[in-house]
Amino acid sequence: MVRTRFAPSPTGFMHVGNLRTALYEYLVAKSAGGRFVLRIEDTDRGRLVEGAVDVIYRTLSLAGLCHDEGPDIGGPFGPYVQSERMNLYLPYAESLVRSGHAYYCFCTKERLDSLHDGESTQDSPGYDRHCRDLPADEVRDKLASGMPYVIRQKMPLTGQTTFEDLVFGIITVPNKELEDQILIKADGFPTYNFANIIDDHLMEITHVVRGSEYLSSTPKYNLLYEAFNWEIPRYVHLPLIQGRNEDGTVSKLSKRHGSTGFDDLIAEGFLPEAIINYIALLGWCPKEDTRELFSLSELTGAFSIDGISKAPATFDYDKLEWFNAEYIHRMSREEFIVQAVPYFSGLSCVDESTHDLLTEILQPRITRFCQIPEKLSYLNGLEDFDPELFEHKKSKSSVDSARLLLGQAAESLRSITDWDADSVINALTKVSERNDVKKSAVMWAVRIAVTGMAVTPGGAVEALLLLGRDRSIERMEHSRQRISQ
RNA sequence: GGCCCUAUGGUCAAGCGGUUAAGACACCGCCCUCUCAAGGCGGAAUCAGGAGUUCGAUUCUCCUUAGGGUCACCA
Repeated sequence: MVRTRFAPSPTGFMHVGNLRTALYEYLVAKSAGGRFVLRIEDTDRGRLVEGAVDVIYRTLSLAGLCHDEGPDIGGPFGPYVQSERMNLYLPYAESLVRSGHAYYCFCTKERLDSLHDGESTQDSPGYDRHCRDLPADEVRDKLASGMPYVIRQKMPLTGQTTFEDLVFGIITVPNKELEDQILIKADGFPTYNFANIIDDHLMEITHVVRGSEYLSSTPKYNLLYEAFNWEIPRYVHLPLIQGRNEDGTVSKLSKRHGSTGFDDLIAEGFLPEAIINYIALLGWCPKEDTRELFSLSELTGAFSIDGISKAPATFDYDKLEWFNAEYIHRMSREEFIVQAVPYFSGLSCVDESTHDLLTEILQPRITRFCQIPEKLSYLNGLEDFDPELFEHKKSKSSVDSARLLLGQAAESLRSITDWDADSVINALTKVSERNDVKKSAVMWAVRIAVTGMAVTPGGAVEALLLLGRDRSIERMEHSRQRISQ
């Protein structure tokens, strides 16, 4: 049974990188009929954020990544919140001390800080292993006197550690590069590095899926598994998601690259399905064909670990936008209206009777729902526009022709009894025939006159239908007068 | 800087010794057309460089270069 876990720390913010990790964890498990568990890693009490866990629940649920075990729904391996497992870690660390794989360290914060200043980190990285070989009785005394301490992992000084990653292959690191990392902090909490492997083992996680930034610390974890004589899980490291910097370079995706939080993207009008679909394809590609549109369950069916690429991928908002548009275009009329209605509220001339027409003109034209108000802003009032808008070569329209045609068009429209597409087209076509001009010249003049916008969703006819007869004619007269001096 | 990883068009990428080097986004052009979209058709654009292995390298090996990651009492 494949078991994966998503182990976010509750920061109150769900980064798309985290979300993609969750997605792949879900897919690795579900594509193999396994279980996907949620574990909250809140061992950093300094970074606790109110309500942050709810953000995680909400995001997973919106994204459709339903977990099989977790703090909210329980499961056979609980509790699923690390702070509630507090008393469980220290004994493991102490057993490591006894077996010679870890040691107490009494170094002060100040001493550690001064270490970082002395740039010459010749052989060993980070910590200088100052307390590694303290005499046993000295350790006993310090402990007895209540001196604050941390527990550090005792890394081998020679040799090398090798592990296999399912996407990156075999990786070997010299042991002397490994820092004697802290396992238990002075506040008694375990570090992520320690809690992580204890919990993964206890929760019987079979596949550890995470970003490739953890690649270089994986040997340290393996040394821990070995010290405990525990089975080492399979590793699936994911290529990083990068963002494009202003100067054209790329780096690990972060806030300065724009909206990188799931909530931000939602607020900007991206659909959860589109976001999931896009990030699934950032670093993964289906084997069978060139399809790109996948629902979550289709992804589950198509997913395989060997489709994951090693090279980092750059987040591309254009492509996300395209996915979003695809999802919008494929909606049923009913779905579209449900999503669009909230954006109709600030618009005049819109009621249920216009929903079908609005869907028709909007659905192929928006890539995000929040674009609706600006696209239809003319409904709320005719702005003073540049008369030059009447000039349009391709439509054979000009200020002069508009001046001539608008009066007649208004006149013709005024006599319509049933204000519908057919009669409007009919009336305007007659105007063009009577004056022996292209239909587009009339249409252009009318559309500009009633909307004041160079570009509108739908054409003159749709604008007229939305505005209604009275308002349309009123606007046409108004616009005609503006160009009649 | 040490260590680790990566390298096919601007971006996501297929390819896993022999291909006219797929496809998608973006871009450009044409068609359709009452504007703009949508849709259809077409175009430009990629194997970082150098050695080797091989009958033959985008594909395997090494070096160089470039980029990224990591070096916390954060996760």
